[in-house]
Amino acid sequence: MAQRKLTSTNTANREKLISFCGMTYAIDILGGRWKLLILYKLEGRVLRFSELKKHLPNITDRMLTLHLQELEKNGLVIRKVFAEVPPRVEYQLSDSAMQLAPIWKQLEQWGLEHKARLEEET
Amino acid sequence: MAQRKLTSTNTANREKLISFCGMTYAIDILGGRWKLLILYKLEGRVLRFSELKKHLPNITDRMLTLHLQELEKNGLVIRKVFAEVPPRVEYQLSDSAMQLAPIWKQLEQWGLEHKARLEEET
DNA sequence: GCCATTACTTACATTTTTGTGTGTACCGCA
DNA sequence: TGCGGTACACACAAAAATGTAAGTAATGGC
Repeated sequence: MAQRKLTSTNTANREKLISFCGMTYAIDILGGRWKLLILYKLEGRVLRFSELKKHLPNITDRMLTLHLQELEKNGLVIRKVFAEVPPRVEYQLSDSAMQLAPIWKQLEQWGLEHKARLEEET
Repeated sequence: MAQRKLTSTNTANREKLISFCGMTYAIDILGGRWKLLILYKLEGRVLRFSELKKHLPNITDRMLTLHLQELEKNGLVIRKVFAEVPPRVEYQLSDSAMQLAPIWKQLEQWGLEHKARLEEET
């Protein structure tokens, strides 16, 4: 997310894993506390920074900024800046991100079921 | 993963997110550098600790132990201990984890495609 | 008695992620 | 002239994840 020391084993391992398979790569660019949630909220609509922020519970400006930048860098969201004052910036999903939508829906469904199963067992 | 200070905003936010939707819950129990990879390696077979370790590049004993414990706690892997010396412990996927398999396969596929798309654009 | 084996555990160090607080540029409006 | 609004940036602090190195228990074989 922030800067990485290039000498760290930590980073080296991550890099190895990313090239290792598509799944690890996907986890890398979708991981983190907010990324999937941001994508989820952007599904089927265009939102500006402040709107997105309202949709996400307890996120800070900084976190939203950082995650949006990474998502943009990884080709998952499209950022449009309008030359207005006060500034207006709109975010929307890329085609690639839209293709991901059915997968995160299944994941969500699985999550709900799995959670229910666990709670049942007690 | 390790111990958490119960007073932290960080933890509070995570907890809020987990109950927020199935997807965030899923991310929470499947996130981390190695979890999905471990599940992936366990698909369709039973492996003991040392075997699993051989299948995972650069993982340390500690990381494997910690992640396996969390996976077990969250009902994703089943741990079987044999009363032998030297010890033998076998790991396998739970039913719930098996239901997740098609999803991680799609995720892997998407990861590969997305990566290819990005590299194409340059 | 000594060593190898296995699946860990513990203490500690480092790296990475997340949060907090403050500042800024621009303009229109009162 | 001062204020509000927007989408950030920056410096710093805290928390969480990961890595490293060293043990440990029990037992069979030498």
